[in-house]
Amino acid sequence: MERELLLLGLLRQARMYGYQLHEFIERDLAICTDLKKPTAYFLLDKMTKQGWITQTEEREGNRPQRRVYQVTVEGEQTFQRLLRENLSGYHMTRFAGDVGLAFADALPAHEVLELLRERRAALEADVAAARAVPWHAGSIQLVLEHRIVHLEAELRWLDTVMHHFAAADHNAGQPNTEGEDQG
Amino acid sequence: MERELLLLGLLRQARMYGYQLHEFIERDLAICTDLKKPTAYFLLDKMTKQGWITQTEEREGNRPQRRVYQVTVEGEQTFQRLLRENLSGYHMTRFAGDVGLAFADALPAHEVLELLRERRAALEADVAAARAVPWHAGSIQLVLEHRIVHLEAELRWLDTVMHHFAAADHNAGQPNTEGEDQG
DNA sequence: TAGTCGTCAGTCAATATTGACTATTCAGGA
DNA sequence: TCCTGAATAGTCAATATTGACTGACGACTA
Repeated sequence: MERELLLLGLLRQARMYGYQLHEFIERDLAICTDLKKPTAYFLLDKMTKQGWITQTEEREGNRPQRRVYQVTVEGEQTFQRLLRENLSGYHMTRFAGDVGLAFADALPAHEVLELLRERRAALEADVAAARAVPWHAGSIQLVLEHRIVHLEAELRWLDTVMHHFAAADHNAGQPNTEGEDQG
Repeated sequence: MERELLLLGLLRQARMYGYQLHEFIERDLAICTDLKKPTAYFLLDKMTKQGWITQTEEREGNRPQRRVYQVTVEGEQTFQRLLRENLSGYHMTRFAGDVGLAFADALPAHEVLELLRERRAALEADVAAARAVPWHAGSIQLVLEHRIVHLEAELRWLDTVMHHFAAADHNAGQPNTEGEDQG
């Protein structure tokens, strides 16, 4: 329910129409979520059926009609519930990059090392980008700091992994210690 | 494509039928992925259409007929490509728990602190569980170590966040520094 | 006064994912 | 023999997600 929580959290700060919502998510919340536009509309309709929000047709000047979304009392209660659930629980995270690592034996150590060097460069670019993000107000800043802390830990860990493969590559000359297979 | 990579990686080590595959994923690879059974079958069919694997009906003794999956030459090539892509790129991770944090202003600091204490306990249990997992062979061990490193970093970070809210709570008595709102 | 570029607002068909279910065989007991 | 529970193998309807598309308006321009 993180996506519902996110939408409720935004809408309770201010009633909004779809485009505003989408802009805000893309611009300020891309770190937390990757909610796409059609998914957002899908969830908004679902939440309307649940009675958590209402939709009102509006028109400003001559612009096309807009649908304004705002949370109901029910919605606010749901928001509080979802927020408490989210804060109190730990949500296990999985790393897409681990799948490749799990099968790294399939390639010679020196090639893995080379590929991980590319990964490391991408990671470093991400760290730099995260550090360059301007200061945000309120709790969002915590999320940014989380991201930076995490990326730095990733970088340190990746270095130990690369050491591992560098050592394996060094040993690859010796006939007794193999980390490879020929599928 | 991590899921495809995962399935190819397993099947190229040994041809398997569905149940074996599923058992292995649940037992040994739950750290990397949360691939569910119907998704696995869906992907296996798709990969068959792509020509990456073949399906063969087999029967052992009197047991129900089984469908054995094995990778083709095409499949092996695809595996190598996906593996290289996975290893060389960095895959941005998002944390479900951050959404709640982003809206933590909606609750009084002392309640956030209380909720985060629960989160911390769950996280600590996870660290303990990860440390207790028996030693695995090969590269899977790397993934386990990644998990432990990550969880420990999370724990440290969560402590700083809790300090933040503890300080905010301490200041809540003073009339000039508010971090709350009354929705 | 029609063309077309960028912004705004939303939809739709296709794809991906999953909870809940079906069905077969075996082992053991009643 | 019939019944029950566990292991085996897989399907299906419902839900969730997304890439690609539609269309309306305002400003500029030629």
